[in-house]
Amino acid sequence: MIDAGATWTDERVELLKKLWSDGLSASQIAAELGNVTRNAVIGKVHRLGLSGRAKDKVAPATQRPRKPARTPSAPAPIMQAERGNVLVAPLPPVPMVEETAEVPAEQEVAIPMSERVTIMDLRESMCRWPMGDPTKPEFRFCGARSITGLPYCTHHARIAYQPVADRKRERKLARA
DNA sequence: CCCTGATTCGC
DNA sequence: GCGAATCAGG
Repeated sequence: MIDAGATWTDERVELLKKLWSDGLSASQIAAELGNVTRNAVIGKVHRLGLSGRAKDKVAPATQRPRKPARTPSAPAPIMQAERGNVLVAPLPPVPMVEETAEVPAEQEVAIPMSERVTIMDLRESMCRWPMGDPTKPEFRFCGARSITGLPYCTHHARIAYQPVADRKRERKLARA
């Protein structure tokens, strides 16, 4: 196995930059990339020096009293076995075309590595994008973090909702 | 409770 | 350099 994506390769960094400038949240980006947490994404974003893409709010002057950092009271035993696994994304040439008026339709820009959960593990906030044959026991759902109010993660939502690319997160707008 | 980015600091 | 833990805020 070369690398399941646990490191910041050029491709991943570029995708990170793209998604970040696209206005996606850190957790969403993390979900798209796979194998990383939103913290990792945020940390990387800061290190890359591209934080605060446009607007920056949050405590104007709330001084951080510097906490005792972490509390090592707990030996921090296990660090979670593993998530779903390593399934490298095919990653085709993908010239990264600008989407003008025509919708690529079947075009999938980046194949994220999802958690791929069974119906049993599927939670409310998980992407319900079906993967595989529903009649087979191997059937899974994407399982990535879904957009609040929608049944899919950002990646699959783009595919599911082609028209009017007012892609932005409509949280309560999802209700009638 | 859900989420957001920001920061610190052990590794 | 990396990212978990923690924070402050919406």
